[in-house]
Amino acid sequence: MNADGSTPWRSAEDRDAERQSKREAVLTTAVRFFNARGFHATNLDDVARRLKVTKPTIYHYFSSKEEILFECVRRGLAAIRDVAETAQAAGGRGADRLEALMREYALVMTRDFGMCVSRTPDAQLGPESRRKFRALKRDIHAILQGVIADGMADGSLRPGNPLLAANTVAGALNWVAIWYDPKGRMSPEDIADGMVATLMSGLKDTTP
Amino acid sequence: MNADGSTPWRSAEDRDAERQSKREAVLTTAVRFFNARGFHATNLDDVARRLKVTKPTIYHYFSSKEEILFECVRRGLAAIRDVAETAQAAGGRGADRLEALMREYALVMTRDFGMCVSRTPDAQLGPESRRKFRALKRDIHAILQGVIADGMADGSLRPGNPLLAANTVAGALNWVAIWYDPKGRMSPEDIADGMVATLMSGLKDTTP
DNA sequence: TTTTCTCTATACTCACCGGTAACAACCTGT
DNA sequence: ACAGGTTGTTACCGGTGAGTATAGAGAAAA
Repeated sequence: MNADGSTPWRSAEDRDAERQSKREAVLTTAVRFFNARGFHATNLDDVARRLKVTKPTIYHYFSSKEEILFECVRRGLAAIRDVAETAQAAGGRGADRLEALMREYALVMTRDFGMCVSRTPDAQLGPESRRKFRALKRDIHAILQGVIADGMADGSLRPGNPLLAANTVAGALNWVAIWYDPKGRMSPEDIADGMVATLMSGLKDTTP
Repeated sequence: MNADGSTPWRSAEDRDAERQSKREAVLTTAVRFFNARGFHATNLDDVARRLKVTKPTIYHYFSSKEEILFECVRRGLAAIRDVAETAQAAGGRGADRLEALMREYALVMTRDFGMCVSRTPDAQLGPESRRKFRALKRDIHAILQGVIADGMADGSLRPGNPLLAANTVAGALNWVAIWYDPKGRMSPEDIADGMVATLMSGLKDTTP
């Protein structure tokens, strides 16, 4: 028996969990390199060195460099899709759901996997992954556009072109991933709240 | 004498002009590859083949692949800076100057060199070029932020955080370079006008 | 005419990096 | 004890692509 009452032999679950946590470590290390240097400029030897292992070790957990990138963007997109679906399903008028969606979207873009989505051009992936990547982005865009269209229909949003409005919103939010600096003055919440307010109310002053 | 009354021997100016036009051809061909595939995924042999020459020929006009990229982003940034400075110097209240700036900025982002700016991360360039690249972007951002601050001060824009507002605007506009499709339904002018209206007036409906 | 300069091609070097082969150490279950 | 799976290593392969050495053709200058 061990000091803490457990055996020194790890169970199958323990080993499986350890494997998962190592996979995880590869992903979080790699995504930071990708975000800092770009996919092509990142080499797996550097990632491996940072993890204090060698390159072939990484290949025990992923079958290719691209699979690592794809898993990163998949996670980022999953996070965005979650916030989009949650907001879409929430009650209230279109404007309220849009506000919630934008706020949470902005927060995701300040985190590693979210940043990776915005910084990864489709062309960076092979044909198969690119197809999936685009499909996921289309889904999210459809939800965003749908919520905006709902708001325009229920009178809570100014009438207009929902596609263009969605692209404007997506642009402002995705760009957060480019300029956000964790060491900067603005917290993710500051950014999210301020950006939502600006996009909803506009820049122009409307006081009489 | 030639049929058109000129000599078959080209003057020094003609030869110089020809050289410039060849340099130009390299740039416009390269920038399209960069925009379509990304800098690292573009190889100069493909660019050369498209121009019906070979790679060493390109090296008679540019000293490195990076110099080509830098010249592309330099042109894009120059175009943006021009519209920013013109708008800044124009008369009128902050809101009016901001509107003009945003509209012209959006138009630049639908063109090759403008797109290249938004699609090129700093990390893609070497230390020296990166320094210049960032400095130019900072200048433009300062103008944008300044115009917004002016508008907030003169009462034409809603009071708020000029930095955050500038980032929101820049994000929406820069993102145009990612999704704009020349073969799509929306013309650059449609996009520019619609986006300016959305950003200025906001998404929320404010009719009583 | 001869020399020189500009432009272009052929044919190459060389470094980098994604990916693999082979093997060793170590658990774990039989 | 032993077989088999997992995890890691060292040492390597092979493709790719930036950049270059060299030479030749043609125009321009001397």
